[in-house]
Amino acid sequence: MTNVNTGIRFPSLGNSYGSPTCNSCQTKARSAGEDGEGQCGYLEQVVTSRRRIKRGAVLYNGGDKFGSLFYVRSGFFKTCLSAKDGREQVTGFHMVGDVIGADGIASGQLTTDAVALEDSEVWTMSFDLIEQYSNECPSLRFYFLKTLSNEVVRLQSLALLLGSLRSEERVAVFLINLLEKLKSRGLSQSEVLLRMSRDEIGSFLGIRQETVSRLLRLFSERRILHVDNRHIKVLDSHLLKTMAESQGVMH
Amino acid sequence: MTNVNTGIRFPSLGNSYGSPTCNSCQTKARSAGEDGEGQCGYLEQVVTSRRRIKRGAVLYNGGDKFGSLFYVRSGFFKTCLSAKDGREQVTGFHMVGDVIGADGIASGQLTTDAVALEDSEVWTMSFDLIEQYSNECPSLRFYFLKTLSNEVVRLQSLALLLGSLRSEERVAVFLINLLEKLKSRGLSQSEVLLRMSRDEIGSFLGIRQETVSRLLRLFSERRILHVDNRHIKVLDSHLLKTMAESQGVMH
DNA sequence: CGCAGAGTTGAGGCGCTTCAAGAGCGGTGG
DNA sequence: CCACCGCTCTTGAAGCGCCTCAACTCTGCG
Repeated sequence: MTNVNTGIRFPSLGNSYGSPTCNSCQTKARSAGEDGEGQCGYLEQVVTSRRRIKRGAVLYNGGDKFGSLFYVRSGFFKTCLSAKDGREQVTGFHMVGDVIGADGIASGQLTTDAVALEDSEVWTMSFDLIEQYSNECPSLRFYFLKTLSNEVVRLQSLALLLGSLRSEERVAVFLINLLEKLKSRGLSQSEVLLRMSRDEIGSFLGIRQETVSRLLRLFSERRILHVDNRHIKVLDSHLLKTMAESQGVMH
Repeated sequence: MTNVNTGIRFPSLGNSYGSPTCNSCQTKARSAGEDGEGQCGYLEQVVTSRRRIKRGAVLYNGGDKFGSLFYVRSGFFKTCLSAKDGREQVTGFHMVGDVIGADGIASGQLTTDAVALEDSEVWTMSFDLIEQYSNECPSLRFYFLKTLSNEVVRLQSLALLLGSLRSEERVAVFLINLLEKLKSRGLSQSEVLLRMSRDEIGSFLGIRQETVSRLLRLFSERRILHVDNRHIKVLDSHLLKTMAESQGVMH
């Protein structure tokens, strides 16, 4: 147990459900020399490696054998699912605090590609070790269950967006969610430097890059945003929220 | 332990990843008097009630307090997510063997509505008990983890469908998946009596009911399907599969 | 400076929606 | 048993939102 006090932390995932504090195995935690913060020592135990991933590099590919989950320590990733015919769907953007790779649990194979959109650091968490320590530490187990459940909730919302919203609303929702996520991580809530291209935004939102571009200009003209290439500043967050649920044509 | 031999079974979930056989806690299983099939006695323990749900009745609503998962024993359900403005997205159709309600783990509140589309039977599995027995039975724990992971994979595919496919392909994929699911449960693989309306199919696929109707007629005219209201028969499954990935315009 | 990739912008087209009207179906009651 | 009613489904006509295609500009980087 060499790394108990190296400052390894699993921060809040930004959904306000908190970090995996260990309430139910306090005995274990205490015997492991943990402090009053309630952080469970087991979390450190499951991390088997720490990797730096360059921008553009692939963390994993769809079809790769599943053996671990990945904790994004810093940087920014996209995950995409590809159809047989080559069409791609970006299924998510992931930043510090996110855990990715859980789609592989079901079949033992990862289903998406994960690509770094900026230089990043990733901690590999062995699934075998997670399984092993899950016996001793219920809160560790619960943490990963919640992570999975959160991903389900997120993808349900994505389905709602893709299935029911007009493109204008999609872009507005995208920006709101992104800023909300940044805010929950203590970063700016009105300004962002996009790590992804228009094309990647479009793929995520189920629209073309040209449409993304046009809508950003529209928002810009309406003084809702200030857009300078990938640098976005929100000028009127109230109006942006209105756009996100503008009672459009589609019902 | 009164119900060990009542024949309660968690059938294969139709994804070929198998039922939660208990390989890793064989000692436990044996001591619980289980047979050579490897079925883990703990599965019976977490079921706290068995309910019959009439067609049209609600199993749960979005916002309801989460406390258990639901195992669909028989019948057919839809789950839908509603936006604030009233728009609805059907996020899934669920039949025998499916577990629903896992979206509630993350926040303690269910996020979708679950409505029975035919008279159904549901087993309620207490989450507290699942948590409790998870300590003793790793395969029980793993079973629910896989269930969650499967839901993630399913929703990723839905996102791909909603984000990248043309409506013709969506309907084809929908039918193929439905028939595949029926097949995995030992039911007909070329014929189906739809439990859901055109409107519900449309909501699921992100298109209008009129479009669903038109496309079914199109498939019918091309001798791919025989359509009689909700009764669908596949005449040319090869051609149907072709439609599902017809190199359309959208790339 | 020059090049490749990313982003923008316009023009035209088409796929799906919207709206509307009618047909079909299943359940209910006289 | 059939007539009725509500709901689902179908079908057509018209419109529009987003896509496609293409040309151009901008940005970052060697």
